[in-house]
Amino acid sequence: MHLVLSRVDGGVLATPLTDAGTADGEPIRLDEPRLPAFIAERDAPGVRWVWDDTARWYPAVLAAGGRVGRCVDLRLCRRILRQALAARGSALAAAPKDALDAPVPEQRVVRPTQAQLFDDALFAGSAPDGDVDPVAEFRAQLDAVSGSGALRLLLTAESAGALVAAEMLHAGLPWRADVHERLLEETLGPRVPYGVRPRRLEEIAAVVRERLDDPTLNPDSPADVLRALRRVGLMVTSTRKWELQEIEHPVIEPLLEYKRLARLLTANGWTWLDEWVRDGRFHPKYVVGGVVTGRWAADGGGAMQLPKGIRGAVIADQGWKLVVADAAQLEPRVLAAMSGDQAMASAGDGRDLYDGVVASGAVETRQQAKVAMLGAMYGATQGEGGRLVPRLVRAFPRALDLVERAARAGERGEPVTTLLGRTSPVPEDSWFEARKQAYTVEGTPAMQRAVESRARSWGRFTRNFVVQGTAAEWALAWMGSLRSRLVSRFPGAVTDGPHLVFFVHDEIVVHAPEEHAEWVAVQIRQAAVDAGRLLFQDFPVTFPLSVAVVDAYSEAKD
DNA sequence: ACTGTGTGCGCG
DNA sequence: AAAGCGCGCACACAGT
Repeated sequence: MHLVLSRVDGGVLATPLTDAGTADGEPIRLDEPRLPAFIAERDAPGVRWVWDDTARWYPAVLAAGGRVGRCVDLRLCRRILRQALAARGSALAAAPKDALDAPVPEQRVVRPTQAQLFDDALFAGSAPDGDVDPVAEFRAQLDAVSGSGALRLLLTAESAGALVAAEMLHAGLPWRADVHERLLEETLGPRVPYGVRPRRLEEIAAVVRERLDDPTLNPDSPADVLRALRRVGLMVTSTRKWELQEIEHPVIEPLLEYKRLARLLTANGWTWLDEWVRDGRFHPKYVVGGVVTGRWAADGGGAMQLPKGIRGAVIADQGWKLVVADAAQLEPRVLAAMSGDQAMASAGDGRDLYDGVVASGAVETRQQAKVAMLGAMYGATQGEGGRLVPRLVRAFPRALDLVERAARAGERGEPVTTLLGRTSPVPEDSWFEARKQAYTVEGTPAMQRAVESRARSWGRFTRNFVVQGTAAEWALAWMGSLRSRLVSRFPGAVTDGPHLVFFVHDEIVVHAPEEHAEWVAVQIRQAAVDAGRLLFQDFPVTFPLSVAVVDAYSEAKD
């Protein structure tokens, strides 16, 4: 059964519906503070909570030590259905825009910064549910997915992801500020106030200035550095790391070192620590489906870009462990499965997929296999990738055909879909107008070249969309299955038992009591098998994981 | 003093 | 336009 929650003048209304969306008893009226208790009473394996927005309803439940088994996040589902080709003819797809189409109302659960304190008024009085009737919306969504089992699966997975994201925000990633601070002091020097260059950075800046014979050089200014490099006769077009690495000159080494340390300071230095780490936890806010392809994004603290170098500060609590799991070569495996390419799937069966590609004879080295595979999925046309892709075409025609078709559809301006039906956006009107314009009498060869270049660029996007998006679906299924397994064995408050604390596309971290860590490792592996079955049924593809039980995140290296 | 854009780099 | 996708963030710099 479903219980649809809505806010009504000062209270909450819970409307019971059957799985078909018809009434299943009288709506129940309760006072908002009673909600966590009500949810605790009513939550059960067959129950799904339907709400407009997980981020608005669930934190209070978590704060009260509760949790739910399953939910429907109407806002996330709406967004998928608005775009989805498989729901194109539905009433929902054609309905006028309303409050559910708007982005999630801003609601900082994490400590607000000084500036945000003044914004309290913005969300304190935010209108409950706007003009959206969640019961009607839920029914419209049921109708929209009635013809597509895949889409139903996607909505389920997305909603499960919303629960995971809320729980991870609630729990936070264990973060030892003292370890982080020690690392900063060792590499940058003693802590300095914001705006002051730390000692080590100042020393390196002096060396750079001396070797470029420019006493006033500001090493933080790319334009300044570029001018100085040119002045000493270095033919560079930018100050990017990859370009500098190619050059022989005494300034390069200290300059690159400066950039490395400056990056650490600005991205994950003391300011970051002050802003994001509270009571031994880093609380990044995950944005489910925040990337066009369906991948998650993170808002604040750059959680998805957590540098390898500071993962040593992620340390399990006393008596607890981190279980770190990473799916190996996820995207090529997903591509093999979704295209039904048996040869590519068997290249990855029980081993490193790139090694398997070498064993197939398509290329000579693992590095070549990797470059070629990435080239195929990203649309490389030049360099080593571009040269090697044709060899993959011969070895794995089905897989390569799938990405090639996706690219050609994109070049024509058509949408493409992931395995479960998440549908890519189409280019803006100006894209089509420019194309039309270029091929009229007014069109010049330069216009045509520009239009074709844009078309190829969009084709690279759609080519990658189908693979990246389907891999994101696998990851959702993986996490969703793992979460179910954790909930059923540890039904209490999230942080009382093993719980997810971190996620990056193909990698998860679970914080678990020591005595349960091995059990968790097994569950993670089984969840990966579940995910493969859910998406690809019996197709013989495997998703090997590297799983490590460690004290510090940095100890887990595949 | 604020806002928008470009640059550069971290992650997958 | 780093060959080749998807992001977020901080800073410099320019425009207002």
